[in-house]
Amino acid sequence: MSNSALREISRQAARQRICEIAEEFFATRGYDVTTVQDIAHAAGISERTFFRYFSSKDEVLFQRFEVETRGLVDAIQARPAGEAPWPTLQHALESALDDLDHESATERAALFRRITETSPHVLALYFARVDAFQRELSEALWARWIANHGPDPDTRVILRALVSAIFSVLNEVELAAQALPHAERRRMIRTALDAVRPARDDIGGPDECARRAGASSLR
Amino acid sequence: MSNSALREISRQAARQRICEIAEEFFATRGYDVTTVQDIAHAAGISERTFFRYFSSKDEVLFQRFEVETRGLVDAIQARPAGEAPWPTLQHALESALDDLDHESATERAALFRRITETSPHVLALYFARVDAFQRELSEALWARWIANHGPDPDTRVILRALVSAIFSVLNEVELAAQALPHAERRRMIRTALDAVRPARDDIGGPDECARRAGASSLR
DNA sequence: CTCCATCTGTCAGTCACTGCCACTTCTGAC
DNA sequence: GTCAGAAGTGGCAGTGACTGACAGATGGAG
Repeated sequence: MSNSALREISRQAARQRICEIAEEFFATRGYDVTTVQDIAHAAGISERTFFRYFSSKDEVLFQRFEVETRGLVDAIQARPAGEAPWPTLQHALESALDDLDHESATERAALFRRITETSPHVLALYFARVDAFQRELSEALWARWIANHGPDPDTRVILRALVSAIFSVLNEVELAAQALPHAERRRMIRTALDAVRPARDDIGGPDECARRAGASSLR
Repeated sequence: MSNSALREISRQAARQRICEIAEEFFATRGYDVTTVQDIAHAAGISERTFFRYFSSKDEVLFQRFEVETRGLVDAIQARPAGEAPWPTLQHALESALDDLDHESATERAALFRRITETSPHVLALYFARVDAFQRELSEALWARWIANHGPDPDTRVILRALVSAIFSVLNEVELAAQALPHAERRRMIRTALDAVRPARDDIGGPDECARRAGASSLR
């Protein structure tokens, strides 16, 4: 075990501890009124040292609310090679959606929403992260497309738009239907995704006109 | 002429002047290194007074790069009542797209892009504005939908996703095809929009399966 | 002229964040 | 064990965005 690896572990542990302390402050007092000094003092470190672990106060916040990019990208790459982009995304999303519902993620999401409502710049940073996340996904989809059809810039744009549409659906349902039961939210998501699905077979999946009579394959 | 109206005019003139001075600084020296003090001093006012005209340095920047919400919303409302959301958006976009190409907006967009590349928080704020803008558009579309079909929450989500997809296309083409001629960019936009168009007749417009053989109606 | 509202500058202060320096600690080489 | 060097930490001063409080200027209404 190299000692640089050991250092890295203890560094991560320290970050984790600082995060937990910070989240406690954010939840009880609010994000804006919590100063870096508060967090540092509670963690028993100096303000200067805090900034050696996190480049900004925002980073502490987003550390706890990071979107799990890796998992979804892996799920996309694990799909069969010939599959069209839309069903690929749809299947890759299934497990992610389950996690989103069941975990204690709901409570944490509520805190995050409260914060974004009172401090717009946090919301703005969130949008930036979502964009980067979506870009990564669409690049993964495009890589698959290239393997099958060659590098077609037009399709790249189309894929980016699809990813954008899908996450717009998820986000909108999340916002508009907070109070509704999970089953109803799932139904809304299913309905909306089905309506947004592109007509072209090579992107939206096979059997386009026949599909309109049947049900979605999501869940 | 009431004197409060007069005051408002002179206030707007002052804002305008400050903006121009600020943009000059941003263009020549850069956004981050330009301090509020620089701008205020060049404008012949105190730093404190600057903050009475603009709530932040960011606001000065965005004053000059504001997305023109009103025009597009009006264009949407001007479309015939029975029209499906997709063609409505498509037609409303046409004039806006022309403005985007022809005007000296290109040069200003380049400056803005330069700024967003070096200061990520400006990019983040931009995303937040784009989201608000898209939300406004989709609300306008939904209002039209309600008038024809009644308030259907599912469709609201779908419309939000459509708007998101369309602007994703515009943005992606803008970014990926900066060097390409306008005609080519238009072609990419047309192709991508056509591929993203939803299959359902009541949203995507009439004659879905037949349309796939013909050309798009955009331009 | 005077009263009033509004506009403005000054000043002090908060907070996020950075650079610099000194001190400790921990590690590896000998 | 010792010593040189690397890495972690705190203190401190400083910058820049932004705010609140106060006081003087301005400019029309009575």
